[in-house]
Amino acid sequence: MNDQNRHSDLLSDPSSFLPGVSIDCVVVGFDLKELHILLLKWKEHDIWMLPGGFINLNEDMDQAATRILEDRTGIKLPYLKQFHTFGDVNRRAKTKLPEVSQVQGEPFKKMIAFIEQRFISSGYLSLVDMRNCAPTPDALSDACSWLPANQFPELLYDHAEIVKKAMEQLRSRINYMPVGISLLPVKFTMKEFQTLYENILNKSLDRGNFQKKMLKLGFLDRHEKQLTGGAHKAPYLYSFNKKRYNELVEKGIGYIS
Amino acid sequence: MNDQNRHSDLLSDPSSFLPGVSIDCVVVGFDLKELHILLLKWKEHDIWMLPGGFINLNEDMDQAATRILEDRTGIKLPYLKQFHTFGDVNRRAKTKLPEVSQVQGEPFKKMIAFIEQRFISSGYLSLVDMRNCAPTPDALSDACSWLPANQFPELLYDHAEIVKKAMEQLRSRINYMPVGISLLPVKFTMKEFQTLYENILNKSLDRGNFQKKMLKLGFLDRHEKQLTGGAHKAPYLYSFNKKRYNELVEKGIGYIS
DNA sequence: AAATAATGTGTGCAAATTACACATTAATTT
DNA sequence: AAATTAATGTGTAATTTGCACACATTATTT
Repeated sequence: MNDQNRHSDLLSDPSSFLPGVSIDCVVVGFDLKELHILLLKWKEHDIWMLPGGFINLNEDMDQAATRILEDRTGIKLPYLKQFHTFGDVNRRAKTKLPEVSQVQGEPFKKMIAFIEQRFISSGYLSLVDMRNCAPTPDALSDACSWLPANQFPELLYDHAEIVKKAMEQLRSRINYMPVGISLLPVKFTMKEFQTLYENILNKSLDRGNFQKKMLKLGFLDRHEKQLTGGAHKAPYLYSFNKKRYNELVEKGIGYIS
Repeated sequence: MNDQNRHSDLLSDPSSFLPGVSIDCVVVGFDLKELHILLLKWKEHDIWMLPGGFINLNEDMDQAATRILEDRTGIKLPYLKQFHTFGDVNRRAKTKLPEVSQVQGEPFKKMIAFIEQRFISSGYLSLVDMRNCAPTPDALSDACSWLPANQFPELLYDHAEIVKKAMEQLRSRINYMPVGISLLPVKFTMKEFQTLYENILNKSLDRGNFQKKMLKLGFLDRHEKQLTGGAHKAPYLYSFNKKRYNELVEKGIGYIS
């Protein structure tokens, strides 16, 4: 899908959507230093939110999540997994609502009536290499930006809670998710790999033990050293043996530290 | 709530429900021998299904799950936890549909129109001591019965898939769920406790190691021996120190075998 | 050429896992 | 009533894993 074909659900006829259900995507990225979350800024409002949308009547929920993410951010085909469905009556009252009721135009009115119903929302967790994708805002948004995962502005509705649950999921299921292959560039140093784990688990790990453990698991290929001008000894570069890595992730990679 | 106040969603006005969303409960029980699933049999049809229902507009999803389970089976206050939301377009086409369209009466017609829409369904996993609860069918069902978890009849829609996912969840999260206190009677033998774990994990465990591990964790109180007429040496009876057990389940009980 | 600061690897101890063997007990058998 | 038997309760030793730290290596800096 090219950029011209992207369109937000919010400009569609609401009668084509499954009522009562939305999808919100928590897209986690890594810049080799810290974790980030991909957020949209509501056009002409100072309101940040997760990229979300609705499910077409002829569309599987998992398909919808993939499409919504692309429609709203331009990001395609990352790792994407449902992690929880949020269904409290007052989940949309937990932070301020945007004042959309002033919007003009008949199609908009219809859509707003649809939106103002009660919704439950399924959260999808997505992992992508930040430096290898270019998020772009959709027609409804001013900005589509990576913000640090442990320091972001107040979010719409219960989106902060959704992010929190996603990060807990990531931490507790780290051994069953392809975190390395999804969040790192093709070639990376062992230190970068370790920093990723430290950010997800939110604790520091022993360098030597981490290295030995990962090498012993046998899913890393070592390349020639990087020559670029860092001070002192240059580290090896590694990449994933995708087949072996995915096999291990299926069964669960052993505990780290 | 007494039995008189129980009523099925299917006899209610559908306009009071969140459209497009249902809840299905996978209730797991244990009879000290093997795991069972609680199933309802559609009145006058040979169709078995999970106890399910709809969410009232003024009701949290978790509340709805608790209410639905009681309405449809009479079972109250078990451990209940959302584990996945099923959203494929064709999820209801995966097995035969009941022929409900012949039903007479105006309120029923309205309800049937509501039901025949597309639905997504949130699965809730519930654990209860089979011998300490008496499931009773609701007005729409002939039977509310415990059937063996690894050998049950063809189920409505995608309910077999929902059960499968629930059992996987139970297996992979066994250390984070109160399986013992939920599925065993107040007093039980170590062999019964071990049999429960073996059924959930679907593998045999070393008897000696299981016993030592569980005793070392310090959440079991030992009582006088049972005197009832089993052959040979009678085992000790144990019960849970609920406070200590729940603390450990929060953090995750260590791996078994 | 020496110092430095990073990466790469090895060692030793403690704890957990695992596979057994042995001890104890009470109903059954002779 | 003593021996047998079949169940539960407990101990031990070998192995693996987790963990903390020390040492080795290498390329840049001084």
